[in-house]
Amino acid sequence: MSTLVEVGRLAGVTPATVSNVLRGRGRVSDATRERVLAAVQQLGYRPNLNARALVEGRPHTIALIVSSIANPFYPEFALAVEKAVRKRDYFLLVCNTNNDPAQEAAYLDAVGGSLAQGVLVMNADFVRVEELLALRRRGVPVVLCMWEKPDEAPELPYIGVDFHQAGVIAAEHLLKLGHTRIGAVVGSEPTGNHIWRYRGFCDALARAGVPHPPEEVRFGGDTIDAGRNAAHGLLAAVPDLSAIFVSNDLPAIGVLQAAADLGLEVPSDLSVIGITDIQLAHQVRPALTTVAVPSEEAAELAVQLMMEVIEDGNNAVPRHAMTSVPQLVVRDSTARVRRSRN
Amino acid sequence: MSTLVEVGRLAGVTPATVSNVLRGRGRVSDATRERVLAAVQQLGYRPNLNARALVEGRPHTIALIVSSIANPFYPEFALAVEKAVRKRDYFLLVCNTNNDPAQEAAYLDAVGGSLAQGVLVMNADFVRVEELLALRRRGVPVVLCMWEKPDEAPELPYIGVDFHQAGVIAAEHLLKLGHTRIGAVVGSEPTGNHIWRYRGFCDALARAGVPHPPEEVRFGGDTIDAGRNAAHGLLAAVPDLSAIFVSNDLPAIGVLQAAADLGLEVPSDLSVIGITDIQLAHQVRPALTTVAVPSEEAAELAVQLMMEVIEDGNNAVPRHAMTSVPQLVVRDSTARVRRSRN
DNA sequence: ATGAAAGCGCTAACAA
DNA sequence: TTGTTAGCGCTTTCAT
Repeated sequence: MSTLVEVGRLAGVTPATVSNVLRGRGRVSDATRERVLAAVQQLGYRPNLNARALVEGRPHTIALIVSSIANPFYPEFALAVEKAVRKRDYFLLVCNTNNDPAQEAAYLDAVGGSLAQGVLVMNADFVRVEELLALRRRGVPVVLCMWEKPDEAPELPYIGVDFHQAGVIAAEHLLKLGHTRIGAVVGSEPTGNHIWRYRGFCDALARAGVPHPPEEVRFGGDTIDAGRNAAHGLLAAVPDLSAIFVSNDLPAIGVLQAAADLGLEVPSDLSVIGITDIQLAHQVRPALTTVAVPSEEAAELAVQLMMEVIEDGNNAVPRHAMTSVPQLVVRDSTARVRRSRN
Repeated sequence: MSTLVEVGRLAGVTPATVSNVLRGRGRVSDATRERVLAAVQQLGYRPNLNARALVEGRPHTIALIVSSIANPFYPEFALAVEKAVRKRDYFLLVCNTNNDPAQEAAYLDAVGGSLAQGVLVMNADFVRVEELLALRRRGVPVVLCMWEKPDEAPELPYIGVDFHQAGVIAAEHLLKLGHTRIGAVVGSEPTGNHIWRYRGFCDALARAGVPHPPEEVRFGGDTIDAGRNAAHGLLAAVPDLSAIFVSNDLPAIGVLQAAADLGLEVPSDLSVIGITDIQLAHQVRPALTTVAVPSEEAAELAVQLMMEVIEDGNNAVPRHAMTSVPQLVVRDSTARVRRSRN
């Protein structure tokens, strides 16, 4: 690992000149530039990014805090974030908290303000906004990716996604197919993250005059297994459902499995629709109809917002941005309702 | 962002003492320690990890280079690596090269030696060992995770996995079920990464005296789509296969889909077996029988090896370690052969 | 038990 | 056009 000084010595100049050559700042004669470049080449010199970060007061690194890589959506999103970050010549530090608050705290402590210049936080039920506010107060730029509760807007910059509308879109697709007995499987607690998706669904049903009694919804976790279990319970209690709205793709896939377990054909016996459009959605059979969330766009917007916050010194009023509206993606898990399946 | 100096000023001591308190080095009186800790608390002080890295000559960060997050195995592996790294109090910098050599080079340049103390490289067909050797020559510790070509051992530290044996195990499972017409779908080119898996398969068949003519194998990409296409071609050419060996889970899932496309029941009409045991393997229907690769162990070993390389100053003879042997995981995609399906 | 001083590798004034 | 100087925040001898 050679240093600027060594390069300078070899080229017969001072480190400052080498720095100027490398950064393209200041005026340097062509002859000097070439000698310097040759020396860099010869020594295989690479700048020490730590030293640079130290003197510049900030590293060219952004951290992304995700709660779990087990949920396949997060890697997909992380990839999108990484692209957006690289585009701006930053590096991405991926911090997996593994759903462990202690882990999360440890990361925030360590990463905020020194290892990374700012922290992007993926939404999740357990995000403790308090901690993030404290981090922000310490001067660390924080941006929430994909906030989905319009009624609880946090005092932090965030990217909003209209999940209420996603719920509406899903419900309207089912209604348009003639379904009137539609159950719901929600991948969070009733007060949890997915509540607005469910509200959108309920609102659309109400608007259409289609009843949706409380026994036709199940709340649970955001996993395939939870979705399968919920669907088993739901279908046992209300066997004549012709369609199930699911608040996320992962539990929707669980619902697909439950249908298979029960010998129900999807979509002829039962239609299933999810939200998000993760890769798995078109890899399972039958391929899942879903409402695609613009996650690439959300990633790009989040990074863009982060850059703005950084520019503005992190003191400006917290701002936010909305992604474009989610889009229906029709695949093979939904179909026109049949007269009756008994 | 407060500094050591500020903490010291508040506590009425010099930065050196604060450092001693925080790092638990040197002797400090209890009274002083408490005052310092109180000041730290009051200011919300967090050490600047860049400065620390600079003075210590190396950051507490390890980089992981992966080629693509599109392949779901990589995030799973990245998670395991992250755990192993965190256990040793390091941070993980995830670098996704997106299968782009330029990206990879950019990462290696930037990360090696300053942003990260060492570089873990996930295996892939395109890993250009030359670049990595150059990096190592520049003094950057490099460890290859999961090397699978025993005949082309690189001049770099690596973790080996016996994929030949994985192929053997898969083949023997099929043979034990009575299959004698077994096709193969390989998720790489004939000279590519998966070749030893296929050799293992072939060796086991040969040993059992079961013929495997060249027209019963298809080579292709390591994706679901490639697997499906390969299976379509294979089953069109050789319709009376009763089982297909696939060199990886992702294309194996594609084979499952091809079977569904053709109206073949798995496993009654056709048995399918993969290798790796990614999460998807038990999420698809029918759940995939596969040979599980000890990837958590590989991650742990890779990080451990990295630590050793770091300790030994990166100059010692490249060493390597092998994971334990892959294990058969029987699920629902394999069954005893039927007499005949026509 | 604590302080003083030097320096990690780099950048950014300012001088020459 | 190039060199000099100072300093980013921290750790680490070596004194006291």
